[in-house]
Amino acid sequence: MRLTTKGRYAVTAMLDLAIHSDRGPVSLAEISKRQEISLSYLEQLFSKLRKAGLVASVRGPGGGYQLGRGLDAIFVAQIVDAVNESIDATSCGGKGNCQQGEVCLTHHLWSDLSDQIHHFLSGISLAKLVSRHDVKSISQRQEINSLDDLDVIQSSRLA
Amino acid sequence: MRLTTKGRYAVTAMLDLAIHSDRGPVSLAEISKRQEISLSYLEQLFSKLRKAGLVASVRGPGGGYQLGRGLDAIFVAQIVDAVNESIDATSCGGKGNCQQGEVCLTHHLWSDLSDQIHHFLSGISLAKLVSRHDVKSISQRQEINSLDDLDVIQSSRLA
DNA sequence: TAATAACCCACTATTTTAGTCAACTAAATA
DNA sequence: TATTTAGTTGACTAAAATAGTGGGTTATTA
Repeated sequence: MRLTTKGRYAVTAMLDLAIHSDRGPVSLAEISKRQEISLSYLEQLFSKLRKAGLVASVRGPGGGYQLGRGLDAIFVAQIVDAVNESIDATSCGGKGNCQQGEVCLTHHLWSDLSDQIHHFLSGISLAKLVSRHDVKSISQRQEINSLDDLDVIQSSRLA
Repeated sequence: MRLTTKGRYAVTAMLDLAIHSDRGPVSLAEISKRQEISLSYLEQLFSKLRKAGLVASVRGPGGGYQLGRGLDAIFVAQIVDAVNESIDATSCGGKGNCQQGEVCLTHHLWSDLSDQIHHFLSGISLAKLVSRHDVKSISQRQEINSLDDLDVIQSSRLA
């Protein structure tokens, strides 16, 4: 599980797509303008997102991209994974040169941690992000400042 | 919140330090050998960890590094933050060229998400990692599937 | 004082991220 | 059918982050 600006770009673009997908396919040119991400870089990202089945493409005039499935079936972890090729298995994989098993243990520990983060991000759907988008635009009127406030609002909405 | 191999190196090294700190200071040379991380790279990382107060150094023969505070007062998020200089505030910070406020909204959404991940990693202490080292991965037995489950488990452990 | 290990700095190599450019294919419409 | 739109692909480049080198200095202890 890697978490860099690349993943942020992808999540942002997917979110933009989700928000604007009510009126047919969304072209990368639109997303590029709105989110200020270079068109060619978006092409690279969406090529991977498409291969992962997260988006579907429509060619020709009026074409663009659509979500590959429902808002509530696309999760942040999937988006991040799609653009970040999976992390390499690291050093001691099958070499067996671990001293007293310690190297392998710490390695496993990290991968456990990585799994936990993955689990966590697997619990956040695009739908949840979009609904938070709504909440946020409301919050600007209501003067909500802390994350805790947001959580309260969000969980009450999801319930 | 960035999450790359750099942070993994730091967490792994801190964990190695934690495990071996019962017999006085641990030298970077030892950690370098055990974890197969270059000594000079470790020096760079520990320079930052020291400035963050996560470790304390002892110079001279027999010297090395010790944990800056108790196992249960050092959290993964702190380690990752210490070595990854904080993410830049990104594009639309004060430029005001956001169209209908949308660009800023997605930016805020991402930073919220980033906060959530941060919050999550703030709940995992070195003590927890070390005990997991002993117990060999508790999560695999508990079958954690949803975010809610994770939250419940985590908060009950902290209580 | 000699050995040890942290500390510090400038430098290099590699990889990843981000972006550019150009040619091509498929679909829609005039 | 010709043209336009927009995805598709690949090769290439620039910049940044990651990872590692090398050489020195300072503090401490034996």
